[in-house]
Amino acid sequence: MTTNKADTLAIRISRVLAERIISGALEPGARLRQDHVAAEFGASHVPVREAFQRLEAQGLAISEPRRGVRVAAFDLREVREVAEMRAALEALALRHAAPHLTRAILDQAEEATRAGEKSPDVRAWEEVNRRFHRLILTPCAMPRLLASIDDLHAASARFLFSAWRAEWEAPTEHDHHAILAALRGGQTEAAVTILARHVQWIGRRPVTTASGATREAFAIVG
Amino acid sequence: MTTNKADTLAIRISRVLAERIISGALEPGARLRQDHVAAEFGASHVPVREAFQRLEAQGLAISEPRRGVRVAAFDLREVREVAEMRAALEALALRHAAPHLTRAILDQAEEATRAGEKSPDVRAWEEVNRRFHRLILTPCAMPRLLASIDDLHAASARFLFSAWRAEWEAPTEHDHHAILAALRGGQTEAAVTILARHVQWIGRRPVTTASGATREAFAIVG
DNA sequence: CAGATGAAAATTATCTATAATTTATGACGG
DNA sequence: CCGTCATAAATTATAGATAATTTTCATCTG
Repeated sequence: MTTNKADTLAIRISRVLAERIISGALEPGARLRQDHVAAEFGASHVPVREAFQRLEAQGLAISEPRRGVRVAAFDLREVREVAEMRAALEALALRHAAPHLTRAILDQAEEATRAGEKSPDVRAWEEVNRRFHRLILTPCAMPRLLASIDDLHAASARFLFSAWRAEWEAPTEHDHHAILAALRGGQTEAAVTILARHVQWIGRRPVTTASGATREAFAIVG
Repeated sequence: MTTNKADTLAIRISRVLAERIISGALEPGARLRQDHVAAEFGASHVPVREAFQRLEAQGLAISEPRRGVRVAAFDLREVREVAEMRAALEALALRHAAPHLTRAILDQAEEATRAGEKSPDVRAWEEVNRRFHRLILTPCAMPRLLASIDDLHAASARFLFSAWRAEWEAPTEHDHHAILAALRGGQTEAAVTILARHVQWIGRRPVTTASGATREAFAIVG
């Protein structure tokens, strides 16, 4: 998420806004007003509009023509939808990536998994978790597929952060280890099956909200 | 594809350009120059830029920052990628749609299939084919999934039109009939299996190119 | 003389500033 | 209390200015 000088202003703005939406700093349904954002970044509103469009393409915002753009709401249904799409697409990607996975890649993935088990907060965990998935999927060499998966990951992360706002304990990555073991043993379909189930896994977990009340929350753990 | 007056100018421009890219009027790799397009539409270049961004989100164009935007190239690899993504996502959609399919919907789908078998050209066929798929998938009520599938259909259509530029004979829709029969019989998984195979089916077919030479072409028939 | 190098010109994308529509808001009159 | 009109705010579009890139062409080197 480094601000590359080569990137266009619109891209940089969209990255910052995406960051805020995913982290929850911008709440679902919040209006995104181009003039305000433009003023904040010391820019004009044209690049801001373009940034908004990018967010919309990622599914992080929705725009109603002539009525402005708002941070996309996400209910449980949306979360499940994203999880199922991820399961379907990541399974496909893994099938194609498997033949090209080297020992070195699997070792890196193993390392990422261990890092995940030691993550101090959700934020850090999400990062290494994404790295794990990217490592084992990228060799499929299907750019469009990988881009779609990335967008879905962002949507997942958004939910993840909203669920574990305060308390956090690093999980033990049973599934990640099992996936890597299967891949090492050349059992691609077994790995695919675990991955699909893993991504779709929606665990119930009691979580304390910002207001202090305890409620039931759902979370993707993958 | 009616030009809705309520839509923003950028949206209307993007629709026209998408049409041209899909139909092949704009060839892969062709540069899209904002000033030229703006002049053609009698508009300024800002809405044109936004239109370009929409095309990029759909995968119909690619933009390199400060270097302009080009019509996305598509080779056989890309076609296969799109086909496999469609297979994975349409299978998912059908699984969720199946419980909500009514007899009325299936009858409409049957009608679309028959219309497909009588289509005079690729263009007409593509339209009813899309209608068939939309009819049986929409009841899944997963907006994000359906939007992704729509984009993939556009990419498929693009290839379809490039393959059958001249000659065309309406195919007999074995698969469509089989899918509907399975759905009528409540055999959802059977329908899903056929659909996934159907979408991925890539048939070889000799096709005469614009230059007159005969070459081998591949086509998605679904 | 062929090819490479580098600077100037033209082209193109990007951004800012300003104007024109459209939508939302609140007051007034029926 | 409801509908209409005026005002305010925000989005959408235009035109002009800036910055980057590509092209051209002349010059230098081998």
